Amino acid sequence: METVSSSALAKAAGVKSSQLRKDLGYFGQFGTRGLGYSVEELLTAIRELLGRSQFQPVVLVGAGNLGSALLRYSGFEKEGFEVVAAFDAFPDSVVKLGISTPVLAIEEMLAFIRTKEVRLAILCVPAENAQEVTNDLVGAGVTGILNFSPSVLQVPDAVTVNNVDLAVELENLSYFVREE
Amino acid sequence: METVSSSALAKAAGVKSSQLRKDLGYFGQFGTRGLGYSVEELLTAIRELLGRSQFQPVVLVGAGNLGSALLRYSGFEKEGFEVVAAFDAFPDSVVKLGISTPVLAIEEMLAFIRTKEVRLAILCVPAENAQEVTNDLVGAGVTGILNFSPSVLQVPDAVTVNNVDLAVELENLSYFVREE
DNA sequence: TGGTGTGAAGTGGTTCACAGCA
DNA sequence: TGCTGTGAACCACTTCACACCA
Repeated sequence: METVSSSALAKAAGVKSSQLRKDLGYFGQFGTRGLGYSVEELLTAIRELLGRSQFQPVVLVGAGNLGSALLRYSGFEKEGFEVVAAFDAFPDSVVKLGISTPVLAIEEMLAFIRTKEVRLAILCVPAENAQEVTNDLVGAGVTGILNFSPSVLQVPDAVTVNNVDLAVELENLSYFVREE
Repeated sequence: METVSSSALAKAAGVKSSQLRKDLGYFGQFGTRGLGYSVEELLTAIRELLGRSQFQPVVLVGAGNLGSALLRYSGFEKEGFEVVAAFDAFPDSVVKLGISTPVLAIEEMLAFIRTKEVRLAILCVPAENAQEVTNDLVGAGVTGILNFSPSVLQVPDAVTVNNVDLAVELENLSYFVREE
């Protein structure tokens, strides 16, 4: 299988083929008319686009319930990300079973991030500490935050925040489920 | 604090006040001109709207890496959801440490969901089994699925799927981080 | 002929701006 | 006077439709 059509890709992704072609169009011309997209070329182009040519180190902050749960989840690795360290206010009380990532004291965070030049952070601290920790992360040089805490973070324009609120996701579903 | 203005709420939620007013407007008139919204009334109205007047039972399917991680996370409970059971193809090999939810064999799922009239499911099975399990869930009466598996699920119109793909979230960030 | 690339049309959601009411 | 409720204007994204090329 050398090439793939926009409609095949679109079907797999759950979108319309025109959508897919237009989206790719914003970044360049990757396909051949009448043929489709070269799987190989498209793959490297997208990898390049996403800045995923090489591994991205990630830190996780807040190894409480959700945080340590995510540390046990190895799904990030296979997508090219590596959680290089976790930080917690009370690293000694974190249950390390099944966790291979080092869990360090929050005081070591700034130096670690600066030294390793980490740009991505996964934030799992309680809402009341979220902004404070965010400020520290940004100060250390983090420019992308995956925020699992239920709070609206204030960050400079140069920093991107993606929010994942599991309770909100369930509430959302709950709305559609409520009517018989 | 009896009342709250749309702009205060909007600030807290990270949206514009006009947005918030319009959104509420789709469901009715909850505020008083010149005063704002009664905190008490708005709260009950929203609870009603979300179908959260009473507890919602939820099942979790696939207690592998991510699934068992979520079982240890107790964040759902406090938002009015209760994970009443988890199902896995190999329930005996699931590490139960820190998990109070019963982990049952997948064969028991259909009967359980029908008996308990569960409407919401959290799906954490591998992508290759996702569609098959989804069919079973829908057949059993589930109408809302929180899908953590990286796959596009085919479901009837009456069923709502919310997708949460942690790798995609990180990739998304990765794009914005890549440029200095 | 088949499938991309892309202007143009369509659609839905956001923001404005202000009338109207406590 | 202050703040909601809401039509109208605006904007961004989606879909269509077809020219163009391997």
